[in-house]
Amino acid sequence: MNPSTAPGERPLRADARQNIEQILQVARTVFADLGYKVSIEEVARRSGLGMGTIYRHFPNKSALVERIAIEVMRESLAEAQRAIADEPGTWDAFTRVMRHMMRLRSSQLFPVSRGRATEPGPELAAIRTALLAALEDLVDLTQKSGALREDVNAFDLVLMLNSIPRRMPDATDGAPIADLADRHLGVLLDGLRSPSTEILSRPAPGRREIDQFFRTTHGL
Amino acid sequence: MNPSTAPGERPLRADARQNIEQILQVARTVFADLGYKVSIEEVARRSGLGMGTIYRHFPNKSALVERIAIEVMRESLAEAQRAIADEPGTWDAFTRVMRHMMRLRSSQLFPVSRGRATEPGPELAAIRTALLAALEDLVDLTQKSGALREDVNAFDLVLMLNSIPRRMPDATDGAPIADLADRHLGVLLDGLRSPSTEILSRPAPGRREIDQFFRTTHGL
Amino acid sequence: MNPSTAPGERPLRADARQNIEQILQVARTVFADLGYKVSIEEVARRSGLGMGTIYRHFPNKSALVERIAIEVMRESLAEAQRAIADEPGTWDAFTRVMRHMMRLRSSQLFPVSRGRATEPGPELAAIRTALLAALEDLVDLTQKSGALREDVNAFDLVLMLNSIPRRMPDATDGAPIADLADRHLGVLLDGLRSPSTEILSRPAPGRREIDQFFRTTHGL
Amino acid sequence: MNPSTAPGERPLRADARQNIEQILQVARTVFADLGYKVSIEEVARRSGLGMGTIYRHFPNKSALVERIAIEVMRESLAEAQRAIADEPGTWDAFTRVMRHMMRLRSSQLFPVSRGRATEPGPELAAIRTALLAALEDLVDLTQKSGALREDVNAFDLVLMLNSIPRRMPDATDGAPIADLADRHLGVLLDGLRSPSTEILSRPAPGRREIDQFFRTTHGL
DNA sequence: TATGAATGAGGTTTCATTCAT
DNA sequence: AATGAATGAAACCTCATTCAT
Repeated sequence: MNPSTAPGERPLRADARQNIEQILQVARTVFADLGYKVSIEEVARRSGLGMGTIYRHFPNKSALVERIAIEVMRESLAEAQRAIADEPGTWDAFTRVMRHMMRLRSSQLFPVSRGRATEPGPELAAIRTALLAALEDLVDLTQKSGALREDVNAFDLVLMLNSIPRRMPDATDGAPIADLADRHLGVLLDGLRSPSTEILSRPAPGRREIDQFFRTTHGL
Repeated sequence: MNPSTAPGERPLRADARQNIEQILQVARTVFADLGYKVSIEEVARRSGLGMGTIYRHFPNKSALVERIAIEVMRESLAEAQRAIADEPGTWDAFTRVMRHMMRLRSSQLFPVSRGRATEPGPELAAIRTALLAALEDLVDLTQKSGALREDVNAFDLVLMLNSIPRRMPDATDGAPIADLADRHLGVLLDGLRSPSTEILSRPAPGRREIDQFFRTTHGL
Repeated sequence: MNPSTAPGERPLRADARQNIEQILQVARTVFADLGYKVSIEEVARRSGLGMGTIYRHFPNKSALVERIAIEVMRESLAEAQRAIADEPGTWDAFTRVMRHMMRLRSSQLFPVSRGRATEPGPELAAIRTALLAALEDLVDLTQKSGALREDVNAFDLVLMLNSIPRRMPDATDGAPIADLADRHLGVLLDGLRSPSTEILSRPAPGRREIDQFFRTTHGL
Repeated sequence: MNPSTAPGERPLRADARQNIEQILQVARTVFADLGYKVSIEEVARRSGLGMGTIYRHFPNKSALVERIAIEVMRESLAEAQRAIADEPGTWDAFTRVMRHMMRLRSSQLFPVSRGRATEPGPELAAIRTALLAALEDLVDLTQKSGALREDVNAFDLVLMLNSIPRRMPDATDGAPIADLADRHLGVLLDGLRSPSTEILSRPAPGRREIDQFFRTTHGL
């Protein structure tokens, strides 16, 4: 499942590890650019490898997507913790995390794959929980300092960040339009800053709703 | 292309027109609920019709999606024009249009399908141009009145509205989480309202960029 | 699941029913000749149909194999019941059933497919139970009349019949050797007839063993 | 072809010979337990060796299976010769050989693999001929003594022995049902013993048929 | 020599689209 | 005009075989 860190197994050959890195790198880009529905064969082609190599390292497509999601979430978690440590409660810390997660852009919420694929592992659940907790801290601190509107929570942030299009839809061959995601995030951030005017139509999702959500969806 | 209004063709039989209405109705709902990747067979089943009937009226899946997009854009255009006429320049007019378009929620930007599918027709381009023009009017008026931040344009609005998830991703069978789109829109609206704080990282997309965008993307 | 008898659904089109018959016919032959591992595409080719047609009528390969197994078991059950009615307890009735089942030759024990395939339905379990019960009757009657050795039961018969090679292994292109199954069965029948000499090394399998067996295996 | 005895080649290193023994040992067991469709990787894993090592010693999977078949036939031949020498013509000698071959159970008739695989070598044909000849002797002697029915020949024996299931079909993970092969053989032996009652429907296969058979099939 | 990573043909299954009824 | 059966390209995944380390 975790080809690079599985304990108690002999280390991978150098070229194999490189290939895994290559696969993750390419897949991260290609999933971000074209959506996670691109075929494994396409990922293989862009990696300069055969499909079989990908399947050697990841038991199925879901596992590959999952691994990427875990990586991205790890990086996001680290940045969130750094930001909280560096400048707790400031709006700058908040925007820094948001911009960082936005820039990772290499992951996206993705459906739990039904059917043959193996069930997602505990690693994903663990990092998700940890990331949500760190974001909750960030939200709390920023709200306590009065910079962030009161009626949002960490889950809102995740959903909103995820909703920012990371690419123009399907701009496969035509050169993609210059990236507009930063504009989008700028507006969102202004919307999140205190004081707020709009009354949000319903409360932020609670634990139960979040849990249900993650029964069918994974990722960042 | 437009089976119900093409000039110079004999009028459709009553039941045929009814079938078209039924198909559009069902497809609009089902695409909104499940994404436009649901199979035509599913649309047919929910319509109580045969797949062949759908293909009789729409040459391919893209054409059906396109027709829905056109309908939604028509309705959006009408509402935008009404709002401008009723209460020109007010923030209320602006949010009213935004909420209306958000609520239509039955369409989404969708990629130009490559391969066999027929190219999108001129009707789509026409209504798109008209809608963008009306939204540009709305933006101008609202900006002139000082209610809307200065650094956004109509195209921004379309992208942002489209980015609000219309459903939780692929929560096909599990009961979908209660709808969070209105919260999302609330935050966005606060972000759009004057005065703004965030400096947007780049200017709003111009005519050229917009045109390029619509070379690979359709819809609302 | 059962395309030909599902109640409450509109009857199939004539050509579709014919195709289903054709598929079952061909598949029965081809599975008997080449084993149930032949590809669906091969079955399709020999049926003069596309693969998709097979998948329209049978949700997956297992379902097709299962249906054939059910058909064969139905025919076997009918013959067993006829034989018991016609000449109860006689050796002739016994051999008649054995020869009939042998001649059906179109089915074989096949593993429960793991993975994506749908679980086998209750119809299979039902017919299997019924067939085993009828064979148990046949065995009892024939043993009571003194013609059949005492130390075997219906499950033994099923296993032994199944073990008779229905074809020379993989005689795909080379003309298959003339059929030797009847010789084989003849020897087996002499071995089953009373009086017996060999002491069988263990008792016949009991209900528990049989049940366990059918947790991983299906068919005749 | 025969990596351990090919003349004119330098003798194998001790560890290489050990590896070959290990591979054959494991493969024999694993093919008997799970069928010869288990992957080479599985055989390698259970041998504690790499796949490459297997391929170093056996050019392809067929060659490995073939080697096992040769070994089993050698052992069977030896036992047949011993039995003939020890107690010529007796029913005990006959059953002893049958039980021995049954117990070897580690091989089975297997199809000639088409495609890339190398053609089977002359060694297989040679041992097959020798084994058939020895069994023919055994049959003749036992028939002359009146213990064995007259209408069977050595080839019949091979086919019948091979048809006894060596395992419950594909009971890969579920604990296999207790072994029923001995029961099966007991019944067969009673069927082979004189006097016989059933008239076999056709004569035993002759040289020509046997030869044709072995054009598509190998093994025991 | 031994290893196990890489390859890619082949199998199952889905679904947009065509076409006989 | 309506139906839904048939088609086949394309996706996922397995595993025999090759080959770099």
